Amino acid sequence: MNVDKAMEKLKEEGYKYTDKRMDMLQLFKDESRYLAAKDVLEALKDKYKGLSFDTIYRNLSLFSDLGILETTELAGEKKFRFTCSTDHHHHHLICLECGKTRHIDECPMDVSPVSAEGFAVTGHKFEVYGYCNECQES
Amino acid sequence: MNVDKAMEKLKEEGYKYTDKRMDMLQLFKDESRYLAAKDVLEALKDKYKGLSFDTIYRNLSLFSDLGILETTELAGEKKFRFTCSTDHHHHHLICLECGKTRHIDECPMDVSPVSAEGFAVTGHKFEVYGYCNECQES
DNA sequence: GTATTAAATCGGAATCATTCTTATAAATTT
DNA sequence: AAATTTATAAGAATGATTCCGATTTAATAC
Repeated sequence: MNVDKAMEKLKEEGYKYTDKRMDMLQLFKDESRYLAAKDVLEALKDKYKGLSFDTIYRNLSLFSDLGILETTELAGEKKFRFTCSTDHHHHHLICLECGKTRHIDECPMDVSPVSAEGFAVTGHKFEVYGYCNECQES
Repeated sequence: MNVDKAMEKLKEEGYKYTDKRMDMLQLFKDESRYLAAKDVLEALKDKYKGLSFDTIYRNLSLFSDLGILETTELAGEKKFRFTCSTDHHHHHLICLECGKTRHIDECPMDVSPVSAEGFAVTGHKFEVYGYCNECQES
C-alpha cells in the first residue's frame, strides 16, 4: 500500500480528493508506525489551522474501512498504521512507546488452530509488546 | 481462586471487609465470564441503591492488582473475570456477546517465541474471538 | 467557466468509559 | 465506645470518540 494507490482507491469508491486526506496518508507513509488520532492532529495542525478531530476520525475510519489502514487498540486508544505491503496475514511486535512495529510472520492460528465445539470463531488478536531500540534509551 | 480465598487475601493485605466487595466477588464467581464495570453496577444496584461507579472501578482495580481478577480490553471497555484456577499461563477464547470464555492452553510464545534484535519484549496478547453456543442463537 | 449536487469540513456539543475530589460513613483497632 | 484508617457516595473532571447543524469544497453537468 502506498499513498497513490490509496488515493486511487478513494476515487474508485466515489470519495473525493482532498489535500487533508492526501496529507494524512503521506503522514502514515512517512511514519510507518501506529499513530493515534491526536498524533495526526498534532502533525497537521500547523498546515491546517482549524483542523477538527471530526475530520481526522472520519477519515481514519474511512481509510480503515477501505483497507488502507490497519488498526489496533492500545492503552484505551485506537491506533492506525499504513497497511503492510506484505499481502499475507501477519502480526506485529509493537513498541509501546512510539508505536513502531516489526513483522511476525508466523500466525499462531496456523501453527496450532484454536477451535472449540459449539463456539463460532470469528477472529483473533496476537500482538507482542515491548520497547524498540530508540525508546529503550530514553 | 474463589470468594473466600480472595477475601482472605484482602484481609492479609490490610484491606477491609465490606459487603460490597464480597458481593462483587460472588458475582464474578457466579458468572465466570468477562464483565464490564457497568455489568457489575447493573447486577448490584438493586441491593445497594446508591452504589457508585467509583466504588466499582476502585475495587475492580484493587482486585486486579491483587491477582484476584484477570483483565482484558475489548471494544474500548475494560473487562474483568475471576482469575482462572489453572495456575499456569494461558489464553482465552472469548465470546464477543456475553464474555464467556474457554481456555487455550497453548501459548504461542512457547510454541514459537517471538524476539527481535534490539527490541525488548515485555508482554503479549493472544485472544481468539467468536460467539458461544447460546449467543449464536440470538 | 459557471451552476448544481453530493461529499467534506468546522466548531462545538454530546456521549461514554474512567478517574479524581471532598465530605461522610463504616470497619478495625485500642 | 473512641480513635484511626479505609471505603464510599455524589458529582465534577478528564480523555477519547462521535454526533450535529451550518458552511465550504470537489466533482459533474451545462
